[in-house]
Amino acid sequence: MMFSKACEYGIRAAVYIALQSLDNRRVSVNEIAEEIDSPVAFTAKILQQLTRNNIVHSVKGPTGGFEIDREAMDTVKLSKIVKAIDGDKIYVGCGLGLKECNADRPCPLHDKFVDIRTDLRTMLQSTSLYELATGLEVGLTYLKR
Amino acid sequence: MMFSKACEYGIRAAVYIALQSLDNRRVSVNEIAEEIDSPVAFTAKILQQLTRNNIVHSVKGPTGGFEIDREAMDTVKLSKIVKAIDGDKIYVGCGLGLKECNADRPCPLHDKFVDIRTDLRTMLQSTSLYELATGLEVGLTYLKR
DNA sequence: TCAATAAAGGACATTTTTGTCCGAATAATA
DNA sequence: TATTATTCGGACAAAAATGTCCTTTATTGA
Repeated sequence: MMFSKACEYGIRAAVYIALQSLDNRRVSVNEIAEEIDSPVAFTAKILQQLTRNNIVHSVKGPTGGFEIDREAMDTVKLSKIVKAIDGDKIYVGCGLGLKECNADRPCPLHDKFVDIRTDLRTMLQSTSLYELATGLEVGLTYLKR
Repeated sequence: MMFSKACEYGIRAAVYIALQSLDNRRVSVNEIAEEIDSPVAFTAKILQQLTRNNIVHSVKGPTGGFEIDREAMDTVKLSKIVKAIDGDKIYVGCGLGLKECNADRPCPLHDKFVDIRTDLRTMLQSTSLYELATGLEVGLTYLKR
């Protein structure tokens, strides 16, 4: 609706990893894909991106898997994940697809989009993985279905 | 960023047609594509959808083309165009791609999305083609570049 | 040291979106 | 009536997004 599939999986995966890391559990791609109901191999690709961008931490070999340290859960905001996967088109692009569209030379929808986009950006920049993971932990929210 | 390319072109085309219809000018696909800077043949396809959905009116043959009558400019809101081309996923879908996601069983981002989505829907449902066309007419907004 | 387990990475496959091309249908006008 | 300009519709093509498979690399623990 707003993010690519890859980004949706990425966010769900990161939140699940955060949740498990709160219990000091490292999780494998297989477990993640199972728990967030996503295609395994594709999810693995996305996790690679998250790892390269230092959003999650990965460990190879037996007992390996993905984890997020407690500090990163606070500092990593959704905006970082979205940017790593979908780039900054959500923030930058014109709603009607014009290459140049700004207050000086706005498309017909420019002003109407400004507020919505600002709200979206603010939300993404202020929402941490920790916040999302704890909602899950308490059973208030879900990652499947 | 938010709409498909097809939808972006569709909105731009509709606004341009509305603008020209204010001058009682019927416009061809070629002129439209030229003026909104979009691929001609693809734009033609999208115009077919708009026609089938009674968003614009088309006339075949010489002197033919597309037009929107003055009344429709007021009654046709952006929401109708978006729905005709992109369906209702903007309104309905879950931000994280869950099949089932609602107040009872929300995804971790559900509440945070509610407001943004409501604002978006309200904006689309209240913005008419007339409003957008007149902004263009006065030279306040642009459809190209 | 060796077997097993997990992520990393590259090549490939499928699906969806975006985009093109061309013939048919329609209507104006000379 | 013939010509011409236009939309309509179907088939096709290209590009991007989504998704799979398999080999390599790292690491653990027996």
